[in-house]
Amino acid sequence: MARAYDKGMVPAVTVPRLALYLRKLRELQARGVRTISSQDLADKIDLNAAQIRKDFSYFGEFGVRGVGYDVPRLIDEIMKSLGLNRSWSVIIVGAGLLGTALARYKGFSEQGFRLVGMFDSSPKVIGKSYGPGKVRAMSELEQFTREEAVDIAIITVPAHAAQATIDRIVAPNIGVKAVLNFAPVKVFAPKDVVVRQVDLSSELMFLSFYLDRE
Amino acid sequence: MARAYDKGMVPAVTVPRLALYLRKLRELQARGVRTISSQDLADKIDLNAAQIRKDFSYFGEFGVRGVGYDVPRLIDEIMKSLGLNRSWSVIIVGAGLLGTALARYKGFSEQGFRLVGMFDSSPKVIGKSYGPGKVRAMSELEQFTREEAVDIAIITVPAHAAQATIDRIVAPNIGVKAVLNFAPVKVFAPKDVVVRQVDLSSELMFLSFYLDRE
DNA sequence: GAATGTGAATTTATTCACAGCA
DNA sequence: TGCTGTGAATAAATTCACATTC
Repeated sequence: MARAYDKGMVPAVTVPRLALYLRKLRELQARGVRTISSQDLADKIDLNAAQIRKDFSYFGEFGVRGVGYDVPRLIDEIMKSLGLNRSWSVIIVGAGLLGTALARYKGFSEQGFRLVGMFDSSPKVIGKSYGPGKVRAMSELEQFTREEAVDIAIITVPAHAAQATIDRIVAPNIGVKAVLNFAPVKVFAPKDVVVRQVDLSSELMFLSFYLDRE
Repeated sequence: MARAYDKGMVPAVTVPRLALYLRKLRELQARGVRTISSQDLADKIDLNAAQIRKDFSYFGEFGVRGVGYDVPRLIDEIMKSLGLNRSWSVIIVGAGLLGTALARYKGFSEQGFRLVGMFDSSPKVIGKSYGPGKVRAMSELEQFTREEAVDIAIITVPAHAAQATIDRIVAPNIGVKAVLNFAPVKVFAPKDVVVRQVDLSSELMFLSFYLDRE
């Protein structure tokens, strides 16, 4: 499944850009565009063309000089590069407002992220179903992961519970290796676990900073 | 309201870190910590101490040599730097799953972001209330902004509608100057409008990339 | 002729390392 | 002595510019 190049050589900032390219390329493909140059793509997403070519170059040589990139081929290559040519199983821990909204969000399953379960410690929500996610008790987590491999955990618990939840999720008997944390705290995890933080109030503060000029 | 330094001199990457420092400092303050050194703070959030000191240095000299930083003072300075010593009015455009979940989310109002309205074009949701946000028809947007100044728009409409929605929101008669876009498309706005993109499926793809090693 | 792929140059961000102050 | 504030050094990311290929 892994590819020939070394992932460690790919700058971390390149990865979200690949997702951006992928989206635009799919849109182009849907409109019947078969070939695109780095310059045309750059114009469409307001980026430098050399940036795009360099980003691709970490993964191989996908283009044709004098011509450009074949759109379907490029989509396929980016999907392979991002590990999207397979399905990943996801659990959501925390069935509050955000967790349940995410459970019913279509965008994830469209990209091959399969929600296999939800967990919460509150009896009020245990047993309820949100989209494909039936809420189980936190106490069932270990048993559940013995029967179903879980690749990714989305954490939507309150801030004060986030670190303890993550400690539990990444414990060897559960073995989750990737965490998307929506709790507004910086969390720690072992080096072999990828953690990505989404922080909504931090995003608003970013806007506030740039709004606050005279 | 604006401060003495030039915002253009502050690296964009510093701004989200300020939000991070702020959160940790508030937690420390709640635990009764009065003073902290850059090194202690760095240890707590897994960052380099010089990074923290340099970030602060863009805004002034808040520390005391040989001692460290006074926690309440530093909180106050960061809040001023981020423009959080005032309240910002926010509208949510798109009353779907995510929009309604955000409307009821407490974290925003705690930071001084005041939800003043929600808008949607679907008759199914117009008139409903979610937390502090009553959903109005999109057609009322112009009238509404004539009566109530709106600083920030959170966009939670479907991807295909995002650019048109943003074009409307930033039009001179509405005058929104900051946009937090949850729609999974890169959107364009005039240079004087700050746009911040939150892309959930891109975050999952990031995890997928690092998961996909042998 | 046109557009890729990539070393080199540049710009931006991080970290070092230390002078200077409490 | 201890820790800040910051120039200088380093590292990382972006952009240029051009040789190379179709």
